[in-house]
Amino acid sequence: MSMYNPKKIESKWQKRWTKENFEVWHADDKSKKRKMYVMDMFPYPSGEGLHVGHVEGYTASDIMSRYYRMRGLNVLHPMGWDAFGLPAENYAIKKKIHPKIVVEKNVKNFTKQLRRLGFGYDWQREINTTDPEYYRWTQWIFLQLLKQGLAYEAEVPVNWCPSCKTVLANEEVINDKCDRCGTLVERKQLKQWVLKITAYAERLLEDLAVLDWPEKVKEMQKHWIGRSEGAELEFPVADSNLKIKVFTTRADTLPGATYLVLAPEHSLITTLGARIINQSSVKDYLEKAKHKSELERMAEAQTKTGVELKGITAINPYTQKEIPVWVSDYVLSSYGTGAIMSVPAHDERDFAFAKEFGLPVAQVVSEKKDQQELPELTEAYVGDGVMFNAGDLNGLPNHIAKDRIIELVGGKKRINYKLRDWIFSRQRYWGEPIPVIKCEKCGVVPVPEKDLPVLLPRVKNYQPTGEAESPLAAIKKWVNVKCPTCEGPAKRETNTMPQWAGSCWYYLRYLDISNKEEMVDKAKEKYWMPVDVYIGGVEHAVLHLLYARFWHKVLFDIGAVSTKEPFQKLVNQGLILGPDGQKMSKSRGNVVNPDEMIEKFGADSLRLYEMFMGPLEDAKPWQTDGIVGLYRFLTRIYNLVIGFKKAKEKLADSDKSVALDRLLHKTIKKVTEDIENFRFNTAISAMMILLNEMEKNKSQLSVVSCQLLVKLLAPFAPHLAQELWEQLGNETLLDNEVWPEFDEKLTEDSEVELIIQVNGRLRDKVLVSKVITQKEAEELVLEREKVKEHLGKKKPKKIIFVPGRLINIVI
RNA sequence: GCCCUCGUGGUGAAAUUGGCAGACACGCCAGCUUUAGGAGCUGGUUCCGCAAGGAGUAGAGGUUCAAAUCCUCUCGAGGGCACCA
Repeated sequence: MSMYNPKKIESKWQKRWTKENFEVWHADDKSKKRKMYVMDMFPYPSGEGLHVGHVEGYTASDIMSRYYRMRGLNVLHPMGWDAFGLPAENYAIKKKIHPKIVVEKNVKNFTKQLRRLGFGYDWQREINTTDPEYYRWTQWIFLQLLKQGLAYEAEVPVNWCPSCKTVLANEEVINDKCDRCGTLVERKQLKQWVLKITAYAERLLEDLAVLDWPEKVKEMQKHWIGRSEGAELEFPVADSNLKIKVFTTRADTLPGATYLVLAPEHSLITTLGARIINQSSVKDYLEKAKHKSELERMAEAQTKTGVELKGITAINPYTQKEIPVWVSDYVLSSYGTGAIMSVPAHDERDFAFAKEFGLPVAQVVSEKKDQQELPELTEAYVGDGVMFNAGDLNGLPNHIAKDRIIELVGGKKRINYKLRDWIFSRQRYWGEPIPVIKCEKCGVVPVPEKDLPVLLPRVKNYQPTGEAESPLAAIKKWVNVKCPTCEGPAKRETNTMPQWAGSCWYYLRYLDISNKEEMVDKAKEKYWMPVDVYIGGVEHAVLHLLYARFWHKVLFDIGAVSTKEPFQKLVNQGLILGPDGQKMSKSRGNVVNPDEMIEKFGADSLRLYEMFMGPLEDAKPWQTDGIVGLYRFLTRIYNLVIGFKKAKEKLADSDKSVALDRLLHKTIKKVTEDIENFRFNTAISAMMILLNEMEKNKSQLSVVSCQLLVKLLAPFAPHLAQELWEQLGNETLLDNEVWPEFDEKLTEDSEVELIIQVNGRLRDKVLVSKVITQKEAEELVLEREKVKEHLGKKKPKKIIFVPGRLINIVI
């Protein structure tokens, strides 16, 4: 008997499913059918090649798209390359090959790997973010942001990675380390392009409600946006008409504000400089704070530092008391007003600061109601309570006092967000040039849209300079241009865009990849958007997914797209851990190579195993032993179908088993529902159960049952399914076949096993009609030997009956 | 420190969402098959017990006729945020 030979079968079908002219996977833009847009997070084509983690997500989306195609939907399932940015560039530097060549080579390798896995992409829509015809539109979107006042240049404190030699976005800094290379970031003050994502904070938060996303991701975005409601209050500076504005969420504690603290960068320190008595020690402190490394700041998180601005006092607008003003770097210049009112009694940080410097602590909110005197606080009391030591407000619940106080002192209610604007310049070569020209006379001039794309010039030296400029600055020919407005001498912006730029809108370009007039054709956009299913890792929860939503909303506002949100449903595949249960990494030596697995077991086995491992969203350890089971499963299907084909001549087609027929319909139902709910592991186990039964009843198989099994298998193991389909005498492609329907009646058994419990414990089981009534069941059950045994002489107190399932006799 | 998620056999996991715990698979054990191949087939496999039976879903308590599932606390793992006033 011939053996299941995945290598032979898979290469046979992969040759037919050619990238160039395989029309079945090509989505039709003019179809009248219902559309289904299934998209993966596209990879950056690293030199490492495809990872088993890629295989997991990509298999899931491949199953979805093959399934929906068989359901008669017009499926769009594209693939592309996120090839700009640090990963590609760092790799190029390491290997001393130009990034462009590296990317081309890696794309070729990735393509080969994806094809070996049998993924059914619409290759006619392949995109590459480094293609000038692609990034022309990335630059175009930047110009729209500029036009809308959403892109601006500013001198801002930035995170600088000394190893990658570039500025990083807030989102790229994890625990004060560079997300890419793990180096501790430095703080620098640099002139940068910044995108005003904060203008969209409220909408980015609000619209999370309409998204069908994992709660975890929504929660992370919510926290990252960090909305907090509070008030802005003004403290007059004594002997001056200046005022210090503070932001607080606890205006109710204003009576307990015993001093103010300014951030080191606060403008008032310079404005009032002359009045400061201890100028030299203040200067010292500011200087230290400026040069403090992130490491020192982290170490100091517990013990607070600061210095008093002697000679300057402010008036607490509620108590009218004169209070001191301090400077400390625990106050952030970039949040709120850069100044706070300090209430040591009701804020942990303020408490620590007051203890450090012996400043007064005044408790004004008390947990208990009728207290005459309060014991000395050993820690800040941050809970709710009633007002105390607060004049007219005494005895009032603090949340009511809050609004009163804001009104009384003329404060303004305000909402603040933790979200910061997106620092958009990178001092690196391998990115989209920012399409801006700087003219001595005209200032910042956008490159006219007709001159796009601004091509990234080929250079010999693409290593980062380590300065505030990218390597592009060295190319005089490219940098020096005529100003588009006045024709005078001008220079190009030499910074490039961050790696996230290209992925902010790629889902739109898949819809219309060769359009030279527009980013995307309106009709096509309207037909395909939004993306129905988006599958990728959770690591992009606050990076790519937030940025892309932001750009999409801007595009919506200027009428370029028709939906509020880009990705309707998001599914996160969980990490595949190494066999040791640890995250896969080269240094641990626990990386599993998908190529090796394909070599040994075939792509179908690998696909199936990764889907069978466990729930898609869960992190789960790789076990090479486990893939053997799926290989065996496929072998058995192969043997069953081929064996059936050989025996068919001798068998009559009519001797079908009713039980098998029922199981078949149950399985169709289970697999169908499981695919739609991304429960691939249980879908596969249902097919295994079916196969076990079919093997036991070989003599009762029919062509129809074999064909149904093959169709169910098709989205999961497309090569083997197609091969067996052909072996069964079909010339068609399974992609064009219709997904099997199930007969609801056949999925329901007329008889069920009734569980018999006494006092909640399982004592017996009995096969009964599904529609048995409580009365019938009681009569039947009370006559059973086992039940009588357990009842003894006692009478049932109560009988619980769950129709078609269970009966519980309580005694 | 704060927030979120999760703890089920030797392993990956399943459990119609409050109704038979451990489906399906890996591994292991026994047997069969001249069988040297990560082969196939049959049976067994949560724990204690010869059995009847009992115990059992990290631990303790609670709600319920009934809890892996709901509630409270404790412990443990993973992830996110981290001076955001």
